[in-house]
This record gives sequence, structure tokens and C-alpha cells, in this order.
Amino acid sequence: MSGEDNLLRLVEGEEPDENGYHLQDQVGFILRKAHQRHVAIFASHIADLTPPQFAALAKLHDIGETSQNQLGTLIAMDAATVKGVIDRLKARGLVELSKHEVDKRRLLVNLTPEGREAIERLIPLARTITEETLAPLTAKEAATFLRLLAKLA
Amino acid sequence: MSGEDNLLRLVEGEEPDENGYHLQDQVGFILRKAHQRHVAIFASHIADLTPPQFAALAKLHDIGETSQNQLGTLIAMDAATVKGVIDRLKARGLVELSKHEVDKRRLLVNLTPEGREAIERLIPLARTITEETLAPLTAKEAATFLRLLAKLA
DNA sequence: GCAAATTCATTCGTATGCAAATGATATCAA
DNA sequence: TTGATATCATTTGCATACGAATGAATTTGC
Repeated sequence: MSGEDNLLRLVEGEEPDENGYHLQDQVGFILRKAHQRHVAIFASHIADLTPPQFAALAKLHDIGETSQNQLGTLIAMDAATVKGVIDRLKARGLVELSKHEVDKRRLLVNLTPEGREAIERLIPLARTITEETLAPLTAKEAATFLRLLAKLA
Repeated sequence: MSGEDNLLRLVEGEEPDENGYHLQDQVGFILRKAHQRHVAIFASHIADLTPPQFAALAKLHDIGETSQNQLGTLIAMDAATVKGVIDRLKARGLVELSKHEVDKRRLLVNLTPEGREAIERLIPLARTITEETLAPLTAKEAATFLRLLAKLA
């Protein structure tokens, strides 16, 4: 691979190196950027909660009290990650913890009244965030995208 | 009430029945899961490098020596993040740093011979990773998905 | 009924990822 | 020229994210 070849290709307007590896075309790299953009949009609408924290509250609102471990499974977080998220929500008074009466291994998590108020107030904003994230696509494209994305996830 | 119906309503901007908010239908949540899956696939093929580290090496291989800041822009990392990534690559002898002769603010980053050997050895694996990540989709679906994902990122 | 395997939670270590503040240098504009 | 701005890099603090190790409790298999 000589610089002379690259110069020639440049002058002739050809693609440099057909076998070249282009990071910006790789699904992983674009996926990472799309996720970054979504997180930024999320933060611009909901400043006092992160997406994982929101996910935990939303899921608790949906299903009610559950164990920390089960919650982690439902929101796709491993045990170490979910513990940190729940710890921070607990410190802010949005969730409360209790011990499972029968299975002493389990730590039950539930919304506090403040947590319930917060998530119900924020859900409309979450719909806005979804809309803004998908805004570069037409409605039809968005439907296609979500269908294919779900197949990948 | 199927998830598909909810997806359709979301895309069309209609309200789903009740106040039902389904986390698992939100683009941000699925995006996060798809990204997680990709990172896991990456790690199963390339154990000794993270995707951000790989991105830094691949971009340096593509464009040659550049400033730390410019590299960060090209691989979508802020200054604080790229510094950590480069520090770790430097500690492993895969990149080397030097000062810009004219602009004394800039820190130039370049591949070492070891870094070049590493990235050239790993690029074929990266193609495999991309294939495996997209495996749940047909070739046509994958092309559509990448086109729409790029519009979002 | 009991040993092995599994599950749940915690802790530690490492690695992104980003906001905000800081210092050094470079560029712009009056 | 110089004062205001902008850029580059670093540092600190906080929040995911996950592998690996550990301990406690439960379930399984025989």
C-alpha cells in the first residue's frame, strides 16, 4: 500500500482501497452513536433522572413490587448494575426496600408515593423523548426501524 | 392488545389504551439492549480490546497520526473519555504520543508498530462481529436497518 | 434427608461516558 | 497590540456496565 497509489486514487476520484475498513459504516459504531444521541435527548427533557433510573421506576410502576434481581432481568441490567441504580433511587426516596418474608435471599423493591408521583409525571415526557429520537425518520421508516431493531435486541 | 399494535400507535402518534407505558417498546430501551448485545458479541470475538479501544486504533490506522481531540471527534468520544482510552492503549504500547511542533496545545497520537499489527490482525474479526450482530436480519433487512440507523445517529 | 447445584445479593476492579471546572495556548477583533 | 474568545487537554465527580469472587439461602437430585 503506497502513498503514491492513494494519491492516484485521490486525483482520479476513486475510492481509496476497496478492502478498506470503514469504522463509520460498522453497525456497532453507529449503534453506539445512536444510543449516545438518544441519551442526550433524554437528558434534555428529563434532567434529574438517567435512562436506567427511569427504566427502573417505569417497570416498578408497571408491575409493582418485585425483587431487585427480577427487576434487573426485566430492565436488562446485571446484578451489580441494578444494585447501584436502586441504591441511588433509594437515597432519593423514590423506591423503598424490604425483605422477602419467605425467601430470605430476596430484596424487594417498590415505589414510594414520591416515586409513583415522579414516574407518572415523567411518562408523558418519555413519549416526547421517543418522538424526538425518531424524528429524523418518517412514520413508516420509524415503524420499520423499530421492528428491525427489536429483532436485533 | 399486542405489542405490535402498541408499536403502530406509537409510530402514528396515537395514545395507547389506558395510560399503559411499555418500556420494552420504547426506542431508547431497545437501542440500549441492541447495543449491549453487540458489545457482548464483540467481546466474544475480541477479548483483549474494548469497542472504543478498537475504534481508536481503527481510526488511527485509517487516517494516521492526529491530535487526541480530533481523534475523539472522529470516533464520537468527548475529551475526557478519549483521554482514558488513549492512556490505556499507550500503557499497552499500542499507541505513542508526541507534542505538536507548532500548536503546543495539541497532543499527537499515532499507532506503534505493535498497534498497527494488532489492528490489522483484528479487522477481519471485526467483520465477523458485524455479521454476527446483523445475523437476525436478512441481507435486505440489514441494509434497510443500517440506512435508518445512520439517519438516527 | 443431604450433598450438589442454583439463585440472590453484594463487593471489587476495570472501563466507558459526560458535565463542569481549570490551565495553557492560540486566534480573533477592535 | 491587546483584550476577549475559542480551542486543546486535563482533572474531578458521578453514573452506568460487566466479569469475577464471595457468602447466604434455596432448590434439586439421588
